[in-house]
Amino acid sequence: MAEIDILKSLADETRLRIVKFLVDGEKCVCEIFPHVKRTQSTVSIHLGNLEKAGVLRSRREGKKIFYKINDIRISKLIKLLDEKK
Amino acid sequence: MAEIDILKSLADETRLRIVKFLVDGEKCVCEIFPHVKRTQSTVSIHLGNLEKAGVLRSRREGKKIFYKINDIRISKLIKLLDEKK
DNA sequence: TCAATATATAAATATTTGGGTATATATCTA
DNA sequence: TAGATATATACCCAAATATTTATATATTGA
Repeated sequence: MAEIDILKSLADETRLRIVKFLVDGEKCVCEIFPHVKRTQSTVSIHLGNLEKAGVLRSRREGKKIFYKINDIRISKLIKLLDEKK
Repeated sequence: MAEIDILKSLADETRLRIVKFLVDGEKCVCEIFPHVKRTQSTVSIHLGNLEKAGVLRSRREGKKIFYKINDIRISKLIKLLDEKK
C-alpha cells in the first residue's frame, strides 16, 4: 500500500492507540477493544482499515483472531515519532 | 504538538505533496501552490494546518512568505516511508 | 445439531474535512 | 497615498469518515 494510505490509517486516535498497543506483539481483538475503550464493532472496523492499508496482518486461532504489525516501517515510524523534536 | 497531530497533518495528499516538496528546502507560497495544483487559498489553509501541527515554520521576506520543515522527525519520516517494506 | 463465544458487516447518523469563490490584510513601489 | 502583489481568512458545499446498534458469520464444545 502507498505511504499516504499508511499515514491515513495512523492518523486516527483510536487506530494509533491500537498500533501502539501492538508494537510489543500480537494481540487478539478481545484484548484490543477493551484497551482502546471502543466497542467491538468499532475496533473491528479500524482493524480492517489498518489491515487494508498493509499496516497490520491477522491470523485466526480457533475463535480468536490475532492482529500484529505487518510492516517493519510502522514500528520504526512509531519509535521515530516518540523521539524528541 | 503531539504525534497524532503530525500524523493527521501528513495524512492528506495535498499536504503530503507540500511537505515532500519542502524536503529539499524552503519555498514560498507562490512556488508551492502551482506545484501542488491547488488554489492559493487552499494551499494557504494547508500550510497553516501544517504549521499549527509543528511540521512547518514560516518567515516573511517582503511580500513573500517562505515555509520550511520545522521538525527533524518529518524528513526522517518521509525517508522512512520511502523505504521498501 | 444447538448454544455460546469471537469477530465482521450493514445501515444510519453525525462530525470532520477538503476545496472553491470572494474578500481581507500586509507589504512594496511609484 | 494609491495600485499592485502575496498571502490569509470567511463562508459554503460536498465528500469522507468515525461511531453506534443490530445482525450476520465462523468456530468450538456439549
